[in-house]
Amino acid sequence: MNIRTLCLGILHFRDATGYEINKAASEGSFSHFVMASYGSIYPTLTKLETDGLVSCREETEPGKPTRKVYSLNEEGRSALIEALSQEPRGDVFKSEFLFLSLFSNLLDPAHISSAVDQQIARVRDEINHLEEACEKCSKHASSRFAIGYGKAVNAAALDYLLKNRHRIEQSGKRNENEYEPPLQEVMG
Amino acid sequence: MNIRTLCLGILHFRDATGYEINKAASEGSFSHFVMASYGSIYPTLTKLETDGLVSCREETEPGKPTRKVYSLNEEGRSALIEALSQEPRGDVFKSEFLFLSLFSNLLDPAHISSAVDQQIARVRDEINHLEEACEKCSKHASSRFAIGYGKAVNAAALDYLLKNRHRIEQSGKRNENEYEPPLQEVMG
DNA sequence: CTCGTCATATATCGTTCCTATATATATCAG
DNA sequence: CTGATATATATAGGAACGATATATGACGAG
Repeated sequence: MNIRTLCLGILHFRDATGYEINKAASEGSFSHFVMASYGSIYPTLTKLETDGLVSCREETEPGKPTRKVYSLNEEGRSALIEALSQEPRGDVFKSEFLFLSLFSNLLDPAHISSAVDQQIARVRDEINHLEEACEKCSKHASSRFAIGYGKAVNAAALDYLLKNRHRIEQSGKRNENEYEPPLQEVMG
Repeated sequence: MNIRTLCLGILHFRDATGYEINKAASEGSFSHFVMASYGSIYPTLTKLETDGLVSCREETEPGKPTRKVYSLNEEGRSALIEALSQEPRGDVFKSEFLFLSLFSNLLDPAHISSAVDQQIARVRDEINHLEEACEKCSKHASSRFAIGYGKAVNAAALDYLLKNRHRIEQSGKRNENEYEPPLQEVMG
């Protein structure tokens, strides 16, 4: 999903500045399943305005930098619905942690343990964050559905990490892991 | 994680061509937590060779296109270990499906149902794929750990989808969902 | 027997998007 | 008063994706 649709989607819920869109995408409850950064958001908003899908008003309060507040117009709303009517593509999941785990027998055991600890901490943070978000969205069924999905998935990840971390930490049993698989086995 | 490290990592397990690296990254068991495409793999392999981290031999079989088979050398192995020694960043999860689900009250119910069906199908495919991969990697503890993580997470997602799909399908009870939340609630 | 399709294999163009940084102001803590 | 944090806009530079072009062999459908 492109940043264009993301911006339209966020602006559907409320008028917002580029800064606020970035916050929604990287800290808010959107952040669990989207990604965006200033480098894409600001140019996209400019483009969206020249394309006539959003309008922009400048709010100038004395002594403060000018805020450019964008709002979705009817054309933008249509464009959003059209974009959402495409078949969604499959989820994207990338994990440096799991990639690293493949090479656990090459690395310092302390580094592996630390990586696992941090992974667990991140998953716990995510769950807490989702918990909070859930309370704030109590009235919006769709948000609760998306947040619930995140909670279910992260709870499973946490459980798995706690129960299986020993399998890459291998507490001194290095030899079991010396077998190096040919790529067929690793490739499927 | 950059494509450079990904290539080094895959070449650690076995010598491979660009084509095979792409396969490993987009169909093999690596595919559950990495992403790569030809547009990044081929230039990266060329760069890796000029940087002296991999060596390349051309295998020319008569009547077939030349294969460029890359293999990791000692310098490449060191570079891999150094890259893996950095603290891994948090996982990246992007879901067009969950984004779409936020707007379920704007969209054709049939489209939502179809999207859910397809999401369920994709998750089931993923689980089957991981199941197969697991059997092939039976001797490699680290691979089994990473695959197990994927299975746990996808199983949770499947379970959630089956039990909660009605919450965005809302079978005729449109009114419950007409409340439109201010962005604060959606942003957390 | 030929035609289309799929698997193997390399390569690159154009576009999208991320990372990092620069700039500016206000506030709050130490 | 100094540094950190939050608000807010903007862009340069590079990384990576998505799509496509090219070429060959194999294999089944018609």
